[in-house]
Amino acid sequence: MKSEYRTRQREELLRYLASVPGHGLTVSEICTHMKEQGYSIGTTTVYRTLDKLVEEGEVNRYVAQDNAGAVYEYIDKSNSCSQPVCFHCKCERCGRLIHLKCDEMVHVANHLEEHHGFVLDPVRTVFYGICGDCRAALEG
Amino acid sequence: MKSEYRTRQREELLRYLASVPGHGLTVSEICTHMKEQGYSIGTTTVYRTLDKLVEEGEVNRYVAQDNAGAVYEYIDKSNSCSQPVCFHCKCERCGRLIHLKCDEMVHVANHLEEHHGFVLDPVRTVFYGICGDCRAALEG
DNA sequence: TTGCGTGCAAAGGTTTTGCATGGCA
DNA sequence: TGCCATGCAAAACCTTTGCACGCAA
Repeated sequence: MKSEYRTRQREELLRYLASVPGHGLTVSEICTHMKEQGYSIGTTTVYRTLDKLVEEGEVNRYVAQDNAGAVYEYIDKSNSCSQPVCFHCKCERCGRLIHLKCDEMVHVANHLEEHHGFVLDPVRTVFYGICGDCRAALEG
Repeated sequence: MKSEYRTRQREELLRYLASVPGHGLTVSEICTHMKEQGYSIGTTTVYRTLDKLVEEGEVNRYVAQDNAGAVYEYIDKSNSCSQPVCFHCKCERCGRLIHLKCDEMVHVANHLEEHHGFVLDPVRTVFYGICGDCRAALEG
């Protein structure tokens, strides 16, 4: 069920997501922001448009550990993991999703497979923790 | 808000979870099972008791990628991580949660902190992939 | 004009909260 | 007896679905 029409709602939604790369947004946050900007979009439309964007590979969808619902995040093609293997680190404080291109992931995957017979799925695996900015903020 | 009393509901719930180690259960599944066994427990109580068990470290809580709600899983201490750092590997095929005591995790955590400023939370981080048994079954 | 997109209302789930009752210690 | 635990009902959320209308192509 891919998108075939260009509509105002779709354009505004994609523009907003693209304006905050590396940051996941809930549907509620998106609707609130749109309303404040005077570009109100119905909640149903937001869900349906996001579904399409996920299917088209423009947006990623994650579910937070808490109960706040799913978060959607623009996939920045210029600054993101088009590489076969990369890290996804999720900050538990600010909610930011960090993409790391790093060989360490390859080491981990190799180790898991060779020593434990476990074949890692890098797309679904997310490292949880506290990012550098938040750590600095917390430590004052 | 830790548990202070021993109640029938708490005992039955914990016994059930402990009887299916390595397998996550939704609240709905738990309630259905209890009803079938003649040990009905109110949904509210299941939620509140699970919250306490999570807080006490008896049970882990995960949220699935789909919208089916959270799953709760007993932490098997005899076959699990009493060590400060350990792997949690979740098989995407059989759903088993595998605990690995392994120094590799220490390397990853150190690397993330030193090179990326990210402090890893080993408790909440889960590696997704395919376990050795399932891989053998798939290839067999 | 055609058919997808939109949005309101309503429904379906999961999870939480209020409140009176039950039960452990 | 003093609290905590329980569970019903209701509410709060998030998400999906039905349906009539709007709008891009």
